[in-house]
Amino acid sequence: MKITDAESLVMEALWKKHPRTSEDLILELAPRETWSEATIRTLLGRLVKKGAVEAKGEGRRYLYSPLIERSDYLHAESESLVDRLFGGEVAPMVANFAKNRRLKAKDIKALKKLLSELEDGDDK
Amino acid sequence: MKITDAESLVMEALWKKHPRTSEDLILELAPRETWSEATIRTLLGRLVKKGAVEAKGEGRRYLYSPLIERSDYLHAESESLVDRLFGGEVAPMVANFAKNRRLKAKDIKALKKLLSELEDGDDK
DNA sequence: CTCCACAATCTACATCTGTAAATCATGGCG
DNA sequence: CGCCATGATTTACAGATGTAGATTGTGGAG
Repeated sequence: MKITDAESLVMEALWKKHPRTSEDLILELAPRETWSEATIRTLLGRLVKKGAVEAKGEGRRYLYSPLIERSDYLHAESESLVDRLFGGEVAPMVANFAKNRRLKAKDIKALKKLLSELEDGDDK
Repeated sequence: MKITDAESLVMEALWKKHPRTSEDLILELAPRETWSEATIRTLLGRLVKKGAVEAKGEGRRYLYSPLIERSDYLHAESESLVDRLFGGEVAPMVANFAKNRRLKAKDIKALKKLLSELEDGDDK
């Protein structure tokens, strides 16, 4: 189930807070993304149709909630990138960030911490 | 300049080896991607038009070469992902991989090595 | 010189996306 | 009770994308 760029902005809003009405979503998204109400309603409709969002009837309006976890979405997207571009290897991808100076001292520190936790950690 | 999924497969083939003729590309890509010759020629044409590939005339056939660096492409794609989904922070993205068991001992080792090299390394 | 095989280019077309206007339905106000 | 505001749904439509058939142009075989 593919979530498009525009749709993902709606999902993010729903992950941040839910359930919410379309009106509520519109209040947040319309100005920020310069979208019309109709656009947001269309996106919501498409997301419901593809099973990514649930519309629970509350009177004649609905309350919308995400049906997929943000973490699953992150996982799938990341996975896809690393598979497509880095032969499924995480290290080369991080190396790529490093090469492009996207890793600052702060990041390196955070990563080292993360890695040491992983070592004496949960895994296996 | 946006390179689509289908186009990126042609780019990958060109990054692997270039310059090459369309025939050569077709030999490699048509079976693997189950594409017709025409499809590959269309993709090549679009890539040339958008300046991602150069077609250097050699008689009446061309020799095709990539005009953009694979490393730049990787960089842009990775950047876009981490910006869109992880607030521009690399560490959380790696953590996400970790959480999903995509980091095996091997990866962790590679990453630690990478990080220590970075520390006493080149940077600044 | 002429004709053709083949590369290149053009055209085609269904689907997907982004964006939004038009229409439908109904719960609540008067 | 009937009408309407408002949320939902349908329809619209241009541009992007995946995929490929139709057309063109020309270097080289004969």
